[in-house]
Amino acid sequence: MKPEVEFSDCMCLSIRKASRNITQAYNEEFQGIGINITQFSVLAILFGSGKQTITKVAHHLGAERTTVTRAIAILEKKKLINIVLGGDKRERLIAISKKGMEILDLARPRWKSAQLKIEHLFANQIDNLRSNLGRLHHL
Amino acid sequence: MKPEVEFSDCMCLSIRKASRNITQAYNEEFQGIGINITQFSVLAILFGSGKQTITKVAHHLGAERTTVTRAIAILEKKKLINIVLGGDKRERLIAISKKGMEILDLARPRWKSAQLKIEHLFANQIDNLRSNLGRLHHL
DNA sequence: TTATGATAAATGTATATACACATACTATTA
DNA sequence: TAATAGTATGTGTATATACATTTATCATAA
Repeated sequence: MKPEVEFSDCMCLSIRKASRNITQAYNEEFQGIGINITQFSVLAILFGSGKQTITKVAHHLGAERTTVTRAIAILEKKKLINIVLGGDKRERLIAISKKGMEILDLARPRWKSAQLKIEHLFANQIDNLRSNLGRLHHL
Repeated sequence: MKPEVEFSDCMCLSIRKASRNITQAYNEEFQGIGINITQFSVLAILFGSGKQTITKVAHHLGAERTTVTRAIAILEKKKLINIVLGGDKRERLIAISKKGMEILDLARPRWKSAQLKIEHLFANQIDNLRSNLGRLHHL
């Protein structure tokens, strides 16, 4: 007899698989640009919300602060951001660099293309998907 | 003027954030058990589908083969699986061990608890969520 | 002003993920 | 049978993620 509990449709597995797939789909669009979707998202936030601390970037992304620290290090190595010290010497203020702006401009239509593919795939269900995901953002 | 493209509701970011949140929710349920949701999923597949190659486990999970290779190494270190060579000497056949079965039994109700929390959160929308995620499994 | 608590960030460690490449073995074909 | 193509796996490298711990700085209270 099968065990009482049915593992075959684990929501966690399902979402993680979806996350991997969609991440790869976006990253394929970024081929040859020199950044990936993670880096794009940080640059987009810096562009949209201006110079800010790592902690604030993390809040914008809804991601762990130390995860963002590592992402910032990569962007710094690629010279896509500038880092300056603020009046509060604990803080490091992150700003998108000139080169970062150029790459962001290159990447924007790629992002839009990937985004549209998903939106077209879901057609009139896209708001429903957004709603479902939104509910998972506050676990 | 704002750029033409609106980044604020990137589907990729949204799904990845959901994935992180739900993964943490499941892992919290597994506190003190000695495995996480990733390891649980591999053990559950080995239990459900029996001894098999790493490649087949990867197919079952819908995950990258080399990712599963690293997961298997962790399970081996924890002695939750047994690895034997098959007739085809390229293959390594992975089976859940006695200790693995014991941990799996301990973990099952924890998984079920996490799963139910998600299902209750979505109530009658859960099939809708499954449907949405299913569509993302074939990108 | 000094002791204490709060905050910003980095680092160590473990794991997850992807991709390129290498290796060993099997199957097929010339 | 020997050459070649295909398959199963491992490894190197880079990045993503989480959590614990540490360090530096700031704010506040004694």
